[in-house]
Amino acid sequence: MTQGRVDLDSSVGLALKRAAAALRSAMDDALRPLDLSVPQYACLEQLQHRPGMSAADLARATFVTRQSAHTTLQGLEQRGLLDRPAQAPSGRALPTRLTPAGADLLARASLDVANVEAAMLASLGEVGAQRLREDLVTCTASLEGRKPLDAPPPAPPG
Amino acid sequence: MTQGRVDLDSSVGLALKRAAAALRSAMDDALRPLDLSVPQYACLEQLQHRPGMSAADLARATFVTRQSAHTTLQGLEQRGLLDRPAQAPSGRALPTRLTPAGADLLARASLDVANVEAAMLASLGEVGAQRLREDLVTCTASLEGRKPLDAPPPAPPG
DNA sequence: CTTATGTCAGTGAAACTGATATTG
DNA sequence: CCAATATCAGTTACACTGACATAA
Repeated sequence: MTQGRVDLDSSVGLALKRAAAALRSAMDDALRPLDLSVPQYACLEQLQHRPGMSAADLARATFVTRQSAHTTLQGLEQRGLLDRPAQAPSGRALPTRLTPAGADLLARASLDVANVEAAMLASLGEVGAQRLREDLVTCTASLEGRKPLDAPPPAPPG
Repeated sequence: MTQGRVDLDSSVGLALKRAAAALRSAMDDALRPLDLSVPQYACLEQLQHRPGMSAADLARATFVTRQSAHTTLQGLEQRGLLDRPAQAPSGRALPTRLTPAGADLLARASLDVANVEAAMLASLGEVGAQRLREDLVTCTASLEGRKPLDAPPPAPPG
């Protein structure tokens, strides 16, 4: 059954898919003890990075619909990890912030996730890791260039 | 709202996740006209690579459960893209092969997917692409080294 | 009226676990 | 009995689309 590989293993796409799956799985394992899913962790990370985001902001930042972001926020809010005013200060947007409990949990989660990432990159070295990151960003840009999602025009000079 | 980035964008893990998502989305788009999902395409590709695989073989090759592989195979079989004997020649394993229609559809799908991959890698060049692939394989190995899935230890002392 | 937002409801793809039958 | 396999059934996590109300 264990037959030699022919050319499937030369596919960069397959390697990318497998690496992402392995990372996802390792992150799941690392976050499970904290009872956090990867989407939840990403949500907390974004909120620490940019306190006061609304659900719609979060949706844009994580490339999901605002409905999906809303669902994630609800779960985290019920656990007391983040806080939103009952009344919008302006418009309908509810500025969201981490509670102390949320910040604390995120701190632990960030450490665990950082350890996973460090283990993933251990063999590449600092230089190799940054090169990999740049290559991945380049790939993403190339792929998205073929299929613009909302704001395709060549960027007005700010 | 558009605040400067602090350190989220230096995460290789995030870049990996985004690149994989962009690739997945582009492959979805490329395969949709052929009425193939990415898992279905992966299944056909594996079967061409290794004719005669059973559902359990396929599950191991694509890192999913037997049940998931079975579901995928069912859908492809009903469309006449692959063929399995009604009776197992030995044991219960049903050796699966592509039908001519399946091979034909796969050929077209492979072309489309190759085009997506080529677009993704266009900016990296041949050398850069292979370097990226090697880096990704290294990352995958490092991640899986931490978390063996089924047959990890070289220690079977009864 | 238009746009952005929050929220409720339903849907769908794709994985999962559990259980059962069969074969060696 | 045990191990591997196929297969049926239910479930889950996570995204999606659609629809509606509200506020600027």
